[in-house]
Amino acid sequence: MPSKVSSSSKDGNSPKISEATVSRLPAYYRALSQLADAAQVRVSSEELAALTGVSSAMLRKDLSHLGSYGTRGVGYEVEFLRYQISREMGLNNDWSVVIVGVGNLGRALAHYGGFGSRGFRVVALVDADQTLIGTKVKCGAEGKTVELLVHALSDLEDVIKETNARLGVVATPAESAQVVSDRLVKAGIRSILNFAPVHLSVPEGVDVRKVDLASELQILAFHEQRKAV
Amino acid sequence: MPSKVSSSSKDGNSPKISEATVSRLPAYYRALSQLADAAQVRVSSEELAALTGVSSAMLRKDLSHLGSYGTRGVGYEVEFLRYQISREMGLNNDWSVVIVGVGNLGRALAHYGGFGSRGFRVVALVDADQTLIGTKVKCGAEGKTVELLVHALSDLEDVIKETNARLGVVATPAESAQVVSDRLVKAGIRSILNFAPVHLSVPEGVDVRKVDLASELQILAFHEQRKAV
DNA sequence: ACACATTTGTGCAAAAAAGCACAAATCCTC
DNA sequence: GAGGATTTGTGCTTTTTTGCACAAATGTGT
Repeated sequence: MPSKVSSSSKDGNSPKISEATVSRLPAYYRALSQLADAAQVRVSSEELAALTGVSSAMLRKDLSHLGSYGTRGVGYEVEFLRYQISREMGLNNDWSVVIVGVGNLGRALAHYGGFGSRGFRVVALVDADQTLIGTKVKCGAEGKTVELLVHALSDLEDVIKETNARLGVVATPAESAQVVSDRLVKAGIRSILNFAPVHLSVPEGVDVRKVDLASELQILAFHEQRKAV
Repeated sequence: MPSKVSSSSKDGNSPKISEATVSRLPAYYRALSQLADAAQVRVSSEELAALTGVSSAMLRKDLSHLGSYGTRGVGYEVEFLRYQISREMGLNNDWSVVIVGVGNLGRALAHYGGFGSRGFRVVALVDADQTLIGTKVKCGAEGKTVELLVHALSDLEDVIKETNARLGVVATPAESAQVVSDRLVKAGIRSILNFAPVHLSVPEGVDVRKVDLASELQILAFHEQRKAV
């Protein structure tokens, strides 16, 4: 059994952070970034919890899984905690992202500031549409925009190899999503963000996260309907 | 205590479908729609589960909360089950959606086919940007596109009243999201889909669902980092 | 140096979700 | 019409997640 003392920078085994906790870390990270921008030095679990919409007890337990980075009676140091979370989540390395599907959504994603900043960089755009291939699309939010060439879907493997992309975004129509996914996986991508409204089946070891706009609306509608009793 | 027999069309109290189940119903609904389009008449829990990426046991338990709509030894009738889910989720009524923030994302959402179809209709676009107000934006996917005028943010309340919108989509920058949310709530909106990377605090009785692109990538990055041990 | 006010970290309890396994119900074949 | 092959619906178990409450640790003031 490994010692429990503050897991040093390169702990051999994973201390097993629960999935629920992982899903909340980004929110903590963002709130801490905001506080840092506002030059706030310290923050209590209560305050940070309020900013992120969780209970303070849950926040403390989540953070305790990363290590004991707070000071009792005082709170957490904003910059220090932010750094610890970013390190834990691997936001220090920067991650290369390939977006497949340069329709309205794909383009919006390419422009999206949250992608460009904080560790993520869109390095390649791919589409099957002949009329799009070869055109240039602006990537990144204002500040550091880059123009990227849209590559042919048939070059997907080469593009991934050349750009060293490790994260794949599927923003294609539902019909082509599975095929694209298969090719991403074959090209070595093991983490996929899927915006197409279908379930992607992938081999073990590959992670898929799904963002489904229509589903979210449907869930809202369900609850909305219940309210109107 | 209410009888447990098949909750009839207008059951007085909610049979309490768990949140986890609700979040999966849209996936079932979509898979069933696909099957229906392919003219498939029946489907087993095993098959539908495979299409949606859940276990067959979980699927059956989820569906059992809606009622006993399958036939043992046979399976489920595609059209019938699809209808039951759509009824349960209120997809028969059509829901009017107002989108606040007509940037890249807002426009992509307006175009998005999944919104226009199946019960949802974008009825209003609102933005604070003077250069956008008064311009027209195409809404809906190919087939039935509509041009919508972009209204001024200051007219938000009127627009909501006139269009009878019940669902609000926040696609503004983080800075303005909370203000917009407050105004949506004040105008009577009680279901909000939030794409801005901040937590919205809303009074009780208002539902907010958050879609956060950067968070999703960060979660993927976390797991990706762990793989590379 | 000592009591006191804070605020974290965490053991334990409760609730929610997921998984298992099988009885009950249906269809099909002979 | 009886037996066998399916497939649903569900009771029970296990796991995960959340919530509570308080001891432990720190800072403060006198």
